[in-house]
Amino acid sequence: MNKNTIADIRQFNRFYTNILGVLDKHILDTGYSFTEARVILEIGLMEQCIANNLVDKLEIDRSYMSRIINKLRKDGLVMKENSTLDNRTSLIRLTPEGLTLFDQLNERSDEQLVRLFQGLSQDEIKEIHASMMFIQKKLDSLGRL
Amino acid sequence: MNKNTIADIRQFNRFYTNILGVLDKHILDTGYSFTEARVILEIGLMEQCIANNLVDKLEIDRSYMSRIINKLRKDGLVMKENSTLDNRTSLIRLTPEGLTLFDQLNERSDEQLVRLFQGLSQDEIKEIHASMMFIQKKLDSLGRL
DNA sequence: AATATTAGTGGATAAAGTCCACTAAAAAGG
DNA sequence: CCTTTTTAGTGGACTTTATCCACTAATATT
Repeated sequence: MNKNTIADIRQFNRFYTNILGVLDKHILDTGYSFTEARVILEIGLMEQCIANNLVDKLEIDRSYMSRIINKLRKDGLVMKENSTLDNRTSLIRLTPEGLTLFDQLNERSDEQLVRLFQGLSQDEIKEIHASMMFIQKKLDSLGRL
Repeated sequence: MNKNTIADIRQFNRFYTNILGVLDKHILDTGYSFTEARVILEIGLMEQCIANNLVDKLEIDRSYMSRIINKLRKDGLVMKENSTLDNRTSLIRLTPEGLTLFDQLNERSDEQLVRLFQGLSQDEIKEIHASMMFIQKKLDSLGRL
């Protein structure tokens, strides 16, 4: 791999880290930390899950996850239902309140994204989109995540 | 902006967050935290700077930055030289030891990147590279960072 | 049945980051 | 100039975030 290509890609990574930082910042208005928001988003996305799924997916320490989930439960965003299949686990899902926050988080993420792209033409957006899909397809095909 | 496009791009962002996470993980072998490593990298990149430049660039709290720099100085990675122009500030630069670590961090980042791209053809890499450059150029032109 | 593994939890503690008040120097405004 | 305001940096105290470890109870393995 060419030295310049490597340097360019690393530059892109620094650049995109900043972009992601800007996009994620809005999440903090909710009173929940970035990690907590990720958990809520992931539960919403999975519709239903057990704690360990979240631990694996988000790579968060088990005991820490336990505490986060209990906090969210105390706050009424999440409910735990005893699993009949495995008594060690509980099924976790969003309460209506949790779903509201979930929707809010998504809505704001969308808004934030639209704001970021403001000023670009439809064609430019289309090309950026295509570029992203290409990168993702190629890197995903390596099956490293 | 099209709903599906937004969803795709947000999916890409989640995906790329993971990629960046994988790439960044190696940094932690050095005994320095992610933030500390960012500071070292930034000082190395700037060659010379004052603390406030780092605060602005990396968006880290001033007092926290002060502590990080002092830690790095105690560890012999960084030196502070009184500025003759402004007695409130000191010029910060890497010591030879700091430079060694800086080089090491860069080397490892490069290796990590090469490893990530392993399995792709030259043409594929070239196209990914072009896609990244395109995205960066377009988003950069908006001047939001 | 005995043993090993897995899911989840709490205590203790460490690491990371924030807030505030302060000093000293420099810049701005009269 | 000399007062006022701003800027750079620091340390104390604190909160938040995250990790480590030991433990329980349930399930899986042999």
